Amino acid sequence: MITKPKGCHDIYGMEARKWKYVEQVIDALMEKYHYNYMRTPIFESTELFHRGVGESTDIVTKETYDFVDRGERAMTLRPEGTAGIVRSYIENKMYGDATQPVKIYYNGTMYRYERPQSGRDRELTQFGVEVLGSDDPMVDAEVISIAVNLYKILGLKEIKVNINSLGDKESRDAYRKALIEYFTPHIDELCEDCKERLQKNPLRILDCKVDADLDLLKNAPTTLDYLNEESKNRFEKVKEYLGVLGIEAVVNPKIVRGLDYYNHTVFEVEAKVEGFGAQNVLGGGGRYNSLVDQLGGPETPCMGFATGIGRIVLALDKEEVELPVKDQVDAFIMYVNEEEKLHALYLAQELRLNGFAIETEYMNRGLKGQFKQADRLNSKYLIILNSDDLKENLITIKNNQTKEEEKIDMDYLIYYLDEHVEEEEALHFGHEELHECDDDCDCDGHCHHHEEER
RNA sequence: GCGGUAUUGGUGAAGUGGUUAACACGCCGGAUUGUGGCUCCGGUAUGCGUGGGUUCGAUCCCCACAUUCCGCCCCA
Repeated sequence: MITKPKGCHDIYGMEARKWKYVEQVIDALMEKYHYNYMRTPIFESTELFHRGVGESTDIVTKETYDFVDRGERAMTLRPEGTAGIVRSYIENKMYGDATQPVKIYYNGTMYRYERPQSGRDRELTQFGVEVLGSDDPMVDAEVISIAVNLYKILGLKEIKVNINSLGDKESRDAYRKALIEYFTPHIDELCEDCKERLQKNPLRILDCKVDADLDLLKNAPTTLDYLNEESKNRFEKVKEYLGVLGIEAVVNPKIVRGLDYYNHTVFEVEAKVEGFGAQNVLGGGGRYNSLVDQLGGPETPCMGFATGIGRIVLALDKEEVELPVKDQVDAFIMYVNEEEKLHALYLAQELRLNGFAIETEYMNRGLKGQFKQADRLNSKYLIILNSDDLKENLITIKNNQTKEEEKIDMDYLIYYLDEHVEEEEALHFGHEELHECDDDCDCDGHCHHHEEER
């Protein structure tokens, strides 16, 4: 038997419906924030990721899906969304667009050559946003709020927002230097991995699992200690704006993100869910003001974030959130003989094209079996065809909940269903879902979060 | 890249180096000759992940590989 590639998954059935629902919410939400949907290639030149990510981490050397195509070009399946977007931004000269900043969102599969574990696959689907061209701290707050609002709208309760500031390049370099100076005299107290990190990526020592309890780590200098005045003020603004949006963000100096191109605001949203495993970060992002020019474009301040759809669905499952996804049909058309089957075939098309979800029999089951099948498919109505009745243009329609049935004229069927089948509610999200108001709070967009601000 | 874990039907699973691999659910059919969801009866595995090996003989023992789940490194 041919099996699926390691770390990949087939998503089908109810799980697929949940994915689709999450993605529908994303599309609707992005419509409101007015971010533009963008699709970029699933593979790019290997060089794009090398230059974008930098050579300092393991990512480039051992965790991408690289291949050489038939034209002997070095290609890489995209491991994340930002690089492709930025490449396109530069290539299409979007920095010249009249409507600045450029606000983009994407949703697609990413590929990482890693050993699979809980919440981490080789193929994953990520939704992300990028705002290119504005350095306003309001953008930082808005991007973070998109993440938070998405999780809230979907129904996640236990989420925690961690933010930090790495400062500008000057602050960042100063901090890195300070960390190395701080740890070097104590190198023998660190674990083997951290000894290596000290030179390669000292910020990572801060969230080492082995050394986490060491006083040495707890007392280590934080990024915040090394922010220059300008960076500090900027960070204060971001926090102020988040407050206005009613978002509780915990300043966590351990949030450093892995890549060099981040500066200023970085954030992660965690799911505080029981049994979520080691990969409990739902999504994260930050500001990357140096990436565009690093990839050959003009200096452009940018802010973005990305989140894994699979992890969201997993978190929703763990929290036992009931999603409005149901697998049901409006009517099941039953028949037994060939003559009735012809009517069933035609009628099914007629009703479907008039907007009803219709199932019918394809397995040559007996009438009894068809009843069972209709139940399994959660059919609201049963349409039972009978040769004798058909001669008089009559059909039997039975409500599968009340069990009431009646014979009606075939020509009346569409009107009958129109009257009896309820419309699906359109996707919407009111602000009551975004704010945690009391039951008797009749706030009109000004609930206690806002009150406290004033 | 490193370490641990598991792999029996559509599903949940029991089991043994030796004729026909429990049991349950599901599914199909019948009792009920075109109106069901209860009940009763009957049927339902390309044979135990793949490939080698040990053995007179392996689903059960050994090896390799694949995949699963979990952890480390890394985390975009």
